[in-house]
Amino acid sequence: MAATMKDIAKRTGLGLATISSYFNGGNVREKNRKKIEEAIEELHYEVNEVARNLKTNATKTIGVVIPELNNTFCAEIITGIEDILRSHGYATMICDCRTDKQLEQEAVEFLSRKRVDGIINMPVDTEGGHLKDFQKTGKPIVLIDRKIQGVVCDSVLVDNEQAAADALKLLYEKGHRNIGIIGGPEEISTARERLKGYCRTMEELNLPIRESLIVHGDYTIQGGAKAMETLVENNPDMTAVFVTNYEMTMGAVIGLNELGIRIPERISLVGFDNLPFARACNPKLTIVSQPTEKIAEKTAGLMLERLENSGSAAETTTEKLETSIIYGKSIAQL
Amino acid sequence: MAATMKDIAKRTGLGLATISSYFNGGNVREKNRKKIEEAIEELHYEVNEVARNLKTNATKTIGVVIPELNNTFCAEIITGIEDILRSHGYATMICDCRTDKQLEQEAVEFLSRKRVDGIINMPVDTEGGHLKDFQKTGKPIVLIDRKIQGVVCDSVLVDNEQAAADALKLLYEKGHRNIGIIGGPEEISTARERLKGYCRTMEELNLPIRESLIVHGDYTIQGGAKAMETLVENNPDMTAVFVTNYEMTMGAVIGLNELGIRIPERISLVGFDNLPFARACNPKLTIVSQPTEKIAEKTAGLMLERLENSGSAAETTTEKLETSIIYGKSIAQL
DNA sequence: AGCGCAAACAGAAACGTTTCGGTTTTTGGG
DNA sequence: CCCAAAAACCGAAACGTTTCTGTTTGCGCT
Repeated sequence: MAATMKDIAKRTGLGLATISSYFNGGNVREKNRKKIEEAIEELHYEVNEVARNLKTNATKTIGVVIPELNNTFCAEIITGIEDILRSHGYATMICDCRTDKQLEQEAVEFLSRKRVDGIINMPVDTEGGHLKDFQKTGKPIVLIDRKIQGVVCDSVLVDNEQAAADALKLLYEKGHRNIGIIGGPEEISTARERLKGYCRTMEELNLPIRESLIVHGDYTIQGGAKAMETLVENNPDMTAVFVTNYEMTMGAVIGLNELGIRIPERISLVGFDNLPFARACNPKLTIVSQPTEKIAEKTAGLMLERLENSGSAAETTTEKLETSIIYGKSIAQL
Repeated sequence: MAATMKDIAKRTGLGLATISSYFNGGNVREKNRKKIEEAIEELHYEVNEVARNLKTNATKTIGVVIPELNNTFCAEIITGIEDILRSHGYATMICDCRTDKQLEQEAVEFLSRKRVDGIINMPVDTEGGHLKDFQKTGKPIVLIDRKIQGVVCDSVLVDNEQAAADALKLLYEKGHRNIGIIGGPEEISTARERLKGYCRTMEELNLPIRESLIVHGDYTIQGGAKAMETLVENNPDMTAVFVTNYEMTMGAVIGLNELGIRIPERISLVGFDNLPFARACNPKLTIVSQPTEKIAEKTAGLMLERLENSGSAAETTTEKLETSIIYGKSIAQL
């Protein structure tokens, strides 16, 4: 049905190799170039990338495996990555594994069968077993947000410890001493780092670390609400809370609203991620903001670099990016 | 490097056709089946889908073009679609066109070159010119959220007129008479429908349609905030506002907060989309909710149907789904 | 004009499948 | 046990590129 290079060759009287050379930036005599372009025009020819992929053994497609597309943090990063990769001719196959290790494993296998040229992964399984087979193919992997011990590859991270420290210090400066934290699941490295930042900073500030001020949420809205309720119940003297991801921040706000507790009069709050939400809250939330744009740039950049110089077994790099604080009105001056 | 079917054939002593038949559900004698499976195991063989794609002239990949991945409504739908398609062996290539017609056109061309088997599109360009060339290939197109006159294909829509009517009637029942609306851009059909629903219902309720109560936003947060400020300024007697998409709902809430106007004491609000946000607001927002899950199901379903019976030129179907109202506390009883 | 060299070209093979036409094996009924 | 029909199998050709190995062409010199 559709025209092929053979048709172009026949019509122009040129050889296959010449046509191919034309499409791959080779040198072609001016008059032949014209002939070819005419033929393309008339036959509505379009290179068949599938055939090309077979021959070159590359699909110009990158697989992306994330825990949850329906999550602003992920979505923002993906948008950025997709944009950059596409501008370099790479397509993006996204697999949402719903924060499920089993599904994550299947997603990687699926993409591997589709012969993607590389995989970008915000890992759920911190063991990294799901990547082992793919890595054997020698194709590049770039990890986002969480590093995995066993897997040697580039990663793009955020300085979570510092992020927590920044939040804590801000609350301290405003006079807060009894500061609670809604942390994440212990098996997630980012959650551990944020908690570590909290503990370290409390020590630095000579504040006692009280078990009752630490609650482990599950990174969901409901979990955030419940965690906030627990904190409030067990700590009558608590004046501020640091929440360590977006969903739980939302949950914490919901929880406080439902308990009828005013922000920041009764409880001050420092949230995490999602500027628009923080601005829409009343009062505006003070939050720790992650540089999603930069994460996307670095990630796509590292991937493209690996793809171009696939030969060189360059050292793996680990980027660590800084968070920033966006000031709202959710912290009371004591 | 990697094993091919030829290797399997050699190792088992069988012919190529038999191996192929094994992989495509054909009948193979028990002992041969065993031999093949052993060989696969030992050689770590995996079907090369690229070669298969070339031969079968199908990529088992669907292109998805949306205005903005970083938008809950889109993201929720995409997640659902991706999930269903993947479970049927189809990969999903997502292109975010940033609500730009030019980029949308390029995205479709990009996917077309990648030889996707079909395209799912939440269109930005309501003329549909960007789809013309792709449609000539005879491959299926499914439109979401917005229909296009010139393009004959399946579409999955939402009953926007009814959605607006529901919101209006609810406000009316609570005693509101001076009801403003923050509409969307006039060139977007969903926005027109929602506005039409507003006008029609106002008439039905014998309420005068005042120009000053109608503001056209641009579907962004900033636009929502500005629109709300305009409405408040020009309508001192206005007691309620209906906002017609999620971003502008967020913006409207921000705007009211910044003006120091209490919800619902001074102004009642009916928002649109995104349940979690609505619940996190104080007070909880009453919103019109779109059935994203169902939209995803219908869309993926229609696409799969077309792909299976690609021969039959069945009538195109247009699904129209119902919205629902989620009750919060953002409407005052007058 | 004739020479040599580089640039441009041509043809065939290869990438790893599926499929077509034809051959062998198996099966079961008499 | 034989034979026909059915089931299973085989090898070659094809899908539309890229690339390898040569061959031709064009160009600048003398």
